[in-house]
Amino acid sequence: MTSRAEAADMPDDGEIKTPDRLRRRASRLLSQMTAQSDRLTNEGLAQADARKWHYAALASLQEYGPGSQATLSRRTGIYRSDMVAVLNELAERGLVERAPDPGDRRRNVITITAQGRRHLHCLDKVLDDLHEELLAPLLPAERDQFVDLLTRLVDHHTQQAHRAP
Amino acid sequence: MTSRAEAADMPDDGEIKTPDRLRRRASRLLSQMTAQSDRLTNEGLAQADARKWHYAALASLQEYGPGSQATLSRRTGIYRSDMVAVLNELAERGLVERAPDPGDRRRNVITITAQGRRHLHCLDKVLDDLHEELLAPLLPAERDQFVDLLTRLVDHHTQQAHRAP
DNA sequence: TTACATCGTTAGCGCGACTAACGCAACAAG
DNA sequence: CTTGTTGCGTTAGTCGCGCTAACGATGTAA
Repeated sequence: MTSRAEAADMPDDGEIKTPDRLRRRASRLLSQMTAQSDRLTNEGLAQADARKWHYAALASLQEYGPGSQATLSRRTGIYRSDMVAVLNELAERGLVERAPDPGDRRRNVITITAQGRRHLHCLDKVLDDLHEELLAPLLPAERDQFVDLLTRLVDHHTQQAHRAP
Repeated sequence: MTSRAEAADMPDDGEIKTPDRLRRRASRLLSQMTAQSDRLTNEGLAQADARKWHYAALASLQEYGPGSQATLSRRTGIYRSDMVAVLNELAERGLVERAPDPGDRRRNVITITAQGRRHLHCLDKVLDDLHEELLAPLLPAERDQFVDLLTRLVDHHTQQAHRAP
């Protein structure tokens, strides 16, 4: 019989007693934080007529150079099947060029255009602001460490996943 | 004033300003990490015939006592509309009891059963293991700090969100 | 009474992660 | 040359989560 809090009528959260295994679970915290992060990101990118995937594709093109759709897919983590639509949208806007690879007729070679680079630069600014807003409550040193810890976690788990198949 | 690269027209960046900005963005890292976390969590909970929402509902019931569906909804962050199905599934399994509130005929009072408490205890063990697996690459001190930083971030943003409407 | 707020419930949208399956092209082995 | 395997682009569809809209029934306040 847990007879501590009756709360039969109006519990109405005012002060929480911190028994807290709901609030300190990494999985839950990550979900909540990512929900917020995604919301902000989508909001910001929507004002630039873009989505997260657009940014990932463009950035990977600029950093690692042109490549086939499958290559882009591996670089960004976007699935091959979803890449199609992303590149359609980017090509429609003239941010990217899709040309058949003469050396391998199965492939398309995707290249970022000048307009694409301009757009990417704009998106970068948006995301920089968002990054700051996201980590606002942390001190500069803490932000770095947070990013560092997260990077190590992600690296570890993606390595792990890549070793499985 | 950021006087590094002006980039009024052509944002050159050969190797001056091109770290992996794809890999160090908090939003992207969070997405990837949460994807992995969610995958593991769902996998683990599936083996106990449960989902994340089931755990959240049960844990909140045990920690804060019985309450109406709307109360549970506010405590867990699960939407009222989704709570229905969650409680249906929990009630089907006999983990929870749903009874009309005699004091307010709009409400249902949700109570966790003995079996529900047992099940919750089991889920807790599963999630503890997962928590450890998730943070495996970090040292104990780092894990604490990671959770701490995350908690502060989440708190800040949920406060922010609660002040908006 | 009128007006508004809250509750449980149903239905549906959008998005991100993921699978299945197709047809085509490349390539290596027999 | 055929045959099997592998990789490619594409289409379609699944599933879960977060979220909105609307309903009828009930409670509360003007």
